[in-house]
Amino acid sequence: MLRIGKLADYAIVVLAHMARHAHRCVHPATELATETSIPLPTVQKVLKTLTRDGLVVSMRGARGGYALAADPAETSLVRILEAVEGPLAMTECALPHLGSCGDAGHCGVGTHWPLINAAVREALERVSLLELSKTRPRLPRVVDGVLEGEAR
Amino acid sequence: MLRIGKLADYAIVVLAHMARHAHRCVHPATELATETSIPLPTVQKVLKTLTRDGLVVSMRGARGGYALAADPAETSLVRILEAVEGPLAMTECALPHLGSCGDAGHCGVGTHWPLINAAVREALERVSLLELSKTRPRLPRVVDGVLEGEAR
DNA sequence: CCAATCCGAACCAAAGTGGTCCTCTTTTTG
DNA sequence: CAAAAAGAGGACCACTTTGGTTCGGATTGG
Repeated sequence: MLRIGKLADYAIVVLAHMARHAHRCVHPATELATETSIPLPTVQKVLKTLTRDGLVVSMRGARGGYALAADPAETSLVRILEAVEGPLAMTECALPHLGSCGDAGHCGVGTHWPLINAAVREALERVSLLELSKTRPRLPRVVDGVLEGEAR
Repeated sequence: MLRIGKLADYAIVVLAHMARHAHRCVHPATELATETSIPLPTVQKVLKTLTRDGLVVSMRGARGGYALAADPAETSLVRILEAVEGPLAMTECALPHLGSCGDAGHCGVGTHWPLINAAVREALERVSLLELSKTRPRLPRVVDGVLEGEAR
């Protein structure tokens, strides 16, 4: 359980990729698609939502593309996840819907969820995009005697 | 995001209810349904999965029912959640499927997921059923001058 | 003007979830 | 022993969510 969607995963992969190539600042979607082996339309979709949420900035027109909006060290994992999927909330009860749980006080739980959410959020907040981007790919290769850390 | 299913929520409500009435040790599903205001078939379903997972024990036949299998203080939230929904894993990558992420090492993330999972798991492990059961219902009522903490 | 890009929205198929129902077995009780 | 009271297991369906694609614009550089 607590599985996050693939889209969120893609978002992390793409963002990490961009963080690793900060020098080449602007990346067109096509490039990101080929370099991450994620189908282009999907990458486009993810990038659009990331743009709406301010995690990346976009430049339109020829030679346009996407660039990270902030320092990878300042971007937390929870920020990314909340951009793609909704806000962090384990039950509907936990969201500030006011109504929640029907009308009566049957639920009996509920009051503890905010605490649990806070704990989980804190755990996710401690991970930055920088750390995620530094992660070695799962099959590290050595090319020319140098650790190939960028998965081609 | 990270929303858990309603079934898991129901499970918590039911288990908390049972924990609060430990004296009356065996609860038929019908009783639990009326007392938690959850439709009977749903309660039955939840209890069946909880039984399969060993969180409650069942007694069949007339005067049968369900009882908690362990001390509420020893039952962690993550235990409950994993019983109803699958194992705790934020991406398919994180599960011990070996294959994962296709064949290549494109992913680039992945190695950090286990750490993240561990952090989240720890947060959920710190919450016991006992604590959940002690939670006040969200609209506490006073009946006959006594705090009605059992939501009828 | 043309080509390279992003934008927004609509759309669809597949999977997951919530919820119900039916049949069978087990156990108590009269 | 028979009937009633429970749980076990699984089939089933309606609904929502999710992953992924496609199309017709709007923008910008050369």
